[in-house]
Amino acid sequence: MPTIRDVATRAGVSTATVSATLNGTAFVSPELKERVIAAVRELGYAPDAIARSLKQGRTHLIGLIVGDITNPYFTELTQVIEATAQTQGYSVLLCDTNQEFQKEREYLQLMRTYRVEGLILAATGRPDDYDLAEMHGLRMPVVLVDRALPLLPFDSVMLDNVLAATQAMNHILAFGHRRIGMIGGPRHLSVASEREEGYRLALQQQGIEYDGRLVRDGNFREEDAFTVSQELLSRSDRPSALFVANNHMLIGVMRAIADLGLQCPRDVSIVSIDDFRWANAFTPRMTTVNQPIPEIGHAAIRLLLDRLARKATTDPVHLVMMPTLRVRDSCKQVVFEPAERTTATIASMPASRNAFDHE
Amino acid sequence: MPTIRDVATRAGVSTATVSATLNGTAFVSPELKERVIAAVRELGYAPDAIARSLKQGRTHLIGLIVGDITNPYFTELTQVIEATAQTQGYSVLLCDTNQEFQKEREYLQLMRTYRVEGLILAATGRPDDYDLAEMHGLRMPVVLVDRALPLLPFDSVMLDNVLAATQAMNHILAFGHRRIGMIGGPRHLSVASEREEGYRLALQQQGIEYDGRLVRDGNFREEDAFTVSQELLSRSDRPSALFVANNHMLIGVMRAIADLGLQCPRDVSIVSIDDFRWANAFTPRMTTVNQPIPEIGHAAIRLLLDRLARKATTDPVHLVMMPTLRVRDSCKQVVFEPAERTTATIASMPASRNAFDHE
DNA sequence: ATCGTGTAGCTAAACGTTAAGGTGAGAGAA
DNA sequence: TTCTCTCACCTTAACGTTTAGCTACACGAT
Repeated sequence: MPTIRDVATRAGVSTATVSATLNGTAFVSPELKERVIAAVRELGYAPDAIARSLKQGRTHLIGLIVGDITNPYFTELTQVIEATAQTQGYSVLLCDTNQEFQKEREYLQLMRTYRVEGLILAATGRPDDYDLAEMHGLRMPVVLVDRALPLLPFDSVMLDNVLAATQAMNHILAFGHRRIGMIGGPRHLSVASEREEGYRLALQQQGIEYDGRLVRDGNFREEDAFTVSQELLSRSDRPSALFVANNHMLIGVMRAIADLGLQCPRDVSIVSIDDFRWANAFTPRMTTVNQPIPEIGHAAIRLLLDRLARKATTDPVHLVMMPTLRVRDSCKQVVFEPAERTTATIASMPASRNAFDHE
Repeated sequence: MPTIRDVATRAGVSTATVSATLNGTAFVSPELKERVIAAVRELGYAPDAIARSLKQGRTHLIGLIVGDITNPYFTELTQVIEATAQTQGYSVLLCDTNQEFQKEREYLQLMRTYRVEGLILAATGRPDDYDLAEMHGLRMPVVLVDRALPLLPFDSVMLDNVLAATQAMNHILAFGHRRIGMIGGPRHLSVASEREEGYRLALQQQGIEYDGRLVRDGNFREEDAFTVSQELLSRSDRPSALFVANNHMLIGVMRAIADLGLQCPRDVSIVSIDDFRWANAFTPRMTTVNQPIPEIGHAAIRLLLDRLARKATTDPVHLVMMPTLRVRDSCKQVVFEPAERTTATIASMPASRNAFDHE
């Protein structure tokens, strides 16, 4: 590997001159400049970011820790974060914790070791897993995405999960459903508990009593959701509609429906949170609540870079993004239950929501 | 940030002793060891990988360049590569080229600058885009995944695409279909051309004449596939089955089918390459050809680490992985065409293929 | 001629590690 | 006692950059 020294000797100049011409940090006469460029090309020299980082104390690296990159939400988030970071001159070091908190801790340590300048974290632990001192020991700005950690003084950007759930529920309710099941996630995750809160709230606003037997923990996972929804749907008094709290669980639910010989939306209406490419190709096309992933990603990067720029430690800012319902075909009018109010409510929902499809 | 010096002075030892106890590279008396550990804890010291890399000339970083991390194939590949690399003590620097060759070039340069030790590359350019000298200038081992670049002397691991396509086609043919359309990818990509070759081969073996009007370029993209398949399926003499060459295009195809008021498999049978989580939750459950992604990822890492270990430049090795057909419900017996041979052929296919589902 | 001034390019120190080699104290043998 | 050997620990020189500060040359003013 040629070094800057090699370039310097070949061009007959000092290393300082090479550095100056390469970085444009000082005036260099056209003649020398040319010689340097030539030497660089001839030797195939490429600067060593490691050495530069050591000297400058900046790595131009940001860390991204997600729980499961296989989840389209995180996949798309990763994509926009990587792309945006790159336009700002940062590269990203990606870690997938496989939803294991222990791994997350190791990765946090790793990020520190690699002198990542800042961190975007989708935390997988429960809130009390995190030790303030330990997190502070990272000595770098952190922005939380998707999952809140209220005890930690970090910036955050996440969906208005309560609203997302009520949007979904209101849509179902508008079709006259009264017995509505929920397939939720692990309650220690803010996303999960907030979505359940939205479920309760929507029910309550319609004066429908909350029935704990109708809400099951699908653990945000396909297999658990499969088991749990199969059980829920094979009861004689099965719910006429299901609110599914994330995309992976939707797969399990749809499989369970097929396995039981049921059909959606004929036998059970479905609305889930998290839109994803395939939702629109299903039969029926799935009605979902979409998260503005590009905005979330941009915001996360912007918050991080802001902290990086002005070192001052201002109070953490919490961004809450708006969900949008994407009405498709997985919900239909309930038949065997009274449905008084429904037509009016349906009419009040703008049809243009569909415009978000096929983007 | 505390440095090793700070730890040394606080523990009353030299930096060498700190380094030795932290890395276990030399014997240190229990007493000093303890003092060092204490000092590290008290100061919250974490080693600086940058400085270490500079000194040792090793970064423990590997680069991964993919065209579109949003594609489940790459997503899953990324996941296993990241996980496997981590177990071998490597972290991964992820870059998404958004299928733009220009970006890929920039990223290659970036990888070199960051002194990544090796590179796993899913190339997006056409074969003649790559300059041997330029690629050699990277001065690091490269292993190609998914897409071949025959002119470059790099290790590679990819699917037997011809076989994958013939598996898909044989399945369709076994159901008696004779007019079979293909939605393919950009022909300059090896994956795409090989899959088309498999399509031709299967047809030929059944003595069916190749009809160019039945094969369309969906560019491996949802939207293009939508357009192209919509057109293909709205002809009066539309094919009774479609072979779809990748997962993203399947979405477009399914949307087109729904848009035209058709049904799968009643009106058109479908088999696609690339299995993915959702395939199994569709109505109908989609029959696909699966790639052994974990094996591909492991092999790629192993090849890379092998090269890293023994510096000797042996001849490139090319690994070809076996696809497996996952028979589900998106294909049915053709009704309006003669179908002599079919029953026998169906019987010859092991039913146990289904065992791969729900893994 | 002398001095001052500006500036292109150079010299060398520093960033935080690691590791080769050196030092010196203690133990055992003569 | 003295020599030798061992070995725990230290000193110090790198690794490839950047950059502060220096040098020396040229030019204009006096």
